[in-house]
Amino acid sequence: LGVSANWEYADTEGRKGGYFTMDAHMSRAVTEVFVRLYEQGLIYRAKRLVNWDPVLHTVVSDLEVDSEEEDGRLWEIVYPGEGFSVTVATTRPETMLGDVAVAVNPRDERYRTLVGRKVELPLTGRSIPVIADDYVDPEFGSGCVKITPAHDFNDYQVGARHGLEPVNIFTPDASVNDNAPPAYRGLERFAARKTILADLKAAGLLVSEKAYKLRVPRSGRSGAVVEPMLTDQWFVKMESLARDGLEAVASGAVRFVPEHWTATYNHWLKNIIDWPISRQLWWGHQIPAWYDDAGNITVARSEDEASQKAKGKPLRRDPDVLDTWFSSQLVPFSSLGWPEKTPDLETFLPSSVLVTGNDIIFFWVARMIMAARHFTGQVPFRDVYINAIVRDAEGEKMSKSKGNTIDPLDLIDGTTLDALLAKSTVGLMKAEHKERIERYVKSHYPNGIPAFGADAVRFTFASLATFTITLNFDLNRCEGYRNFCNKLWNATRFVLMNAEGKDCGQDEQRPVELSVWDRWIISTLQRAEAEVEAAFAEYRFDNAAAAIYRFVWDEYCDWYVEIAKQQLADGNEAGQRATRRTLVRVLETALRLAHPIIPFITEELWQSVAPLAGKKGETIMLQPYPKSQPEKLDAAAEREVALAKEFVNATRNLRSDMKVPPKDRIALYATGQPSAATVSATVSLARVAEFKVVEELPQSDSPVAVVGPHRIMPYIEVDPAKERERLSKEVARLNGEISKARAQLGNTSFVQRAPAAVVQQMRERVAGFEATLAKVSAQLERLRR
RNA sequence: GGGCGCUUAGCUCAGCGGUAGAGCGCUGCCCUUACAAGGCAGAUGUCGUAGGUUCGACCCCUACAGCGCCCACCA
Repeated sequence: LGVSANWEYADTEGRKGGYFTMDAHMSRAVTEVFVRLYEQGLIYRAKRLVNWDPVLHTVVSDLEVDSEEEDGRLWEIVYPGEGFSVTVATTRPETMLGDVAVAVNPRDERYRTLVGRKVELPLTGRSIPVIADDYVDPEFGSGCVKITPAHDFNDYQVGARHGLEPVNIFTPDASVNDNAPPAYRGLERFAARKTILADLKAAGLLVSEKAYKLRVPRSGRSGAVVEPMLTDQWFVKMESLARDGLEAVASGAVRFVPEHWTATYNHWLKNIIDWPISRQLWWGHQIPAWYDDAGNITVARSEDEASQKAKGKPLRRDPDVLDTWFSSQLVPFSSLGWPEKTPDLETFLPSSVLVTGNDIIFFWVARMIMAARHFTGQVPFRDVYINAIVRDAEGEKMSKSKGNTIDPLDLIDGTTLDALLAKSTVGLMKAEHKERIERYVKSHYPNGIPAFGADAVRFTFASLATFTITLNFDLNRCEGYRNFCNKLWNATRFVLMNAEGKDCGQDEQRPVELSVWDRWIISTLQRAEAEVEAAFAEYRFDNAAAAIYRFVWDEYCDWYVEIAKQQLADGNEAGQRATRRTLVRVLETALRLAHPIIPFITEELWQSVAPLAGKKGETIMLQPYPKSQPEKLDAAAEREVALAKEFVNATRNLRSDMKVPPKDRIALYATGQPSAATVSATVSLARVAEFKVVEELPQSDSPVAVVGPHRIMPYIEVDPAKERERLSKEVARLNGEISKARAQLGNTSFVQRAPAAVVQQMRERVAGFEATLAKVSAQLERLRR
């Protein structure tokens, strides 16, 4: 796609800012950060309830857990007491083995007398108390909740409030452990569930079972259902860091683009909890903490340092590694040499912009901001540009299992249906998806994908880069922008054909006579440059692309090149020189203007065009970016050309309406004093053989159109009836516009309250329509006679 | 339950208080030596629904409907 990286920095040895996560210099920064945070009291080790992945045998953070709604069941179980019993509801009956209480709401009259009494925990022989806690919603179910502090986050809180010791009933595999009755030990949790339900049923304690939708937390890595478990882990205390992170954005030091992502960022940081950073994996940065036999903790930068601190006591290093995001959050400065004060750090921190997706605002963006502020006192970057998520043509999220992903390389190089089918169904986790995927691919890419080229793909995504959250990918737009790239290519071919080996006006000594059209395209170029600059400044790549597209195609190709053909054919020497100079200079500038979005083609073309425009340089990449020069704006030329274009359009319009074959040249009468630019443009672009300026249009049935102060009449034989019909339609249209505008002006509140300029504009509008109507009506009258 | 966003031409998307736009698709005429992946001309929209504010609303406000995403502890 033409990503322009500084490849010198690809050196992963770390001297130049490139990095691989496990490089020595990166590891050193990670250790340094860990030690400092520990010394500052911002890293601590504690036994807490965490999200446990029983497949990978590691803790994962909240962000690594995905909760999806799934079909589950809700069971009601009776816990008998003496002279009473309570019914609790649960989606996870196996956890009852770890229950330590039954909770009711303190204001719930039904159970007030039971609080403090005991119930028997079925199947275990244990008895547990009935407690009162506000957490319980008396409206839900029976209003009684079983409390399992070791395997439920809410219950953990409740248990803590009531001084109840959690009972952990699972091994790291999530099989039942020895804290449970022998009958269940060693059973995997879902097997245990089955057995327990059967036993409860046998004991008559199972009241009901019904289908129930619930959100199941799954580990993002393994897909395993996460088990809340009490384990010893390392945590980062987030409160102060988060406060600082909020401040960085609130103060404007870091800016989200589009701005609405700020709300997402703020919401997370305001509700942040401490971050468990240790992972029970064997690949990653090892935690720089050591334990002596008594379990005392020593945190140090190295084994030697630890040994010194521990005064030679035998030490064992913590086998855990750090969450991958722990090192990633340091990248903005660790990759630049931190903790040393390097020139790179000085130069590139903060960087100007981070371009990323909204899915890692929490994982990465927020943490980079907090870490950079904490350790360098700086923000890591000033702007965070969040791009849209690209979805498939049906608006579905792209995913391998759906087979609706698009490989950018297939758009660039093209591919066949067979290749696409093979690619999207290879290595499928679920074979049954194959048929569906094949159907999808066949319906959307019956002929595979044509090759669009890297530039067209890049231009397409720029054009689609609006401030929306998602965008549906459409192959057709790719096609349109590929056509634009071709247009640019072909226009350049034309210019080269006419300019190479010829005098392109680079010698300032020789006379150059700029026509109105030359001055107009130069002026229009200034406007395009300003538009593009403004668009880039606000990250509106779609607007930048559109401005370039319109200038190149709609103005330069459609009008200027066409006019230039005539100027080259008919002009005097100074005029031809001016035309070539303008053709070449404007094109050269347009190529530079388009280069960031169309890198390859513009480079290729620029190599040939630049010398003709007197530009020297090895590559377009190192040329200055075009900047609008207001002194080259030419309002007079713009006005004149605007009228000339209208003239041409009106003439073409009449030709088309009258079904004049394109190759027929016609005679055209015009009133008023059309400018030379108008006459020449009309002659060449509307294929007029004879352009006659007259006081009054000839008495004829030929069609008439009104262009500003002019009336024009191509000399065409027409069927008067058809022409009457055409003119009547025009009269009706004008009358409609006039009555709409008059109604506005007849409204006294409008005239009194609307800005004077708007009212004035409306008056001119009416006057314009009326003048046109008068002329058109006159012709219609004539035809009726 | 909270938050964010979206709803404009057949499709993908701009626009935004003062005459509805682009690309693709569609219709007609053209192989006019830069380009048929092109040229010229053209058709197509009660701008999600209902209220409100305003001289004026696609645009601002409110409610509703539909769609999407994020966050959240309801057993």
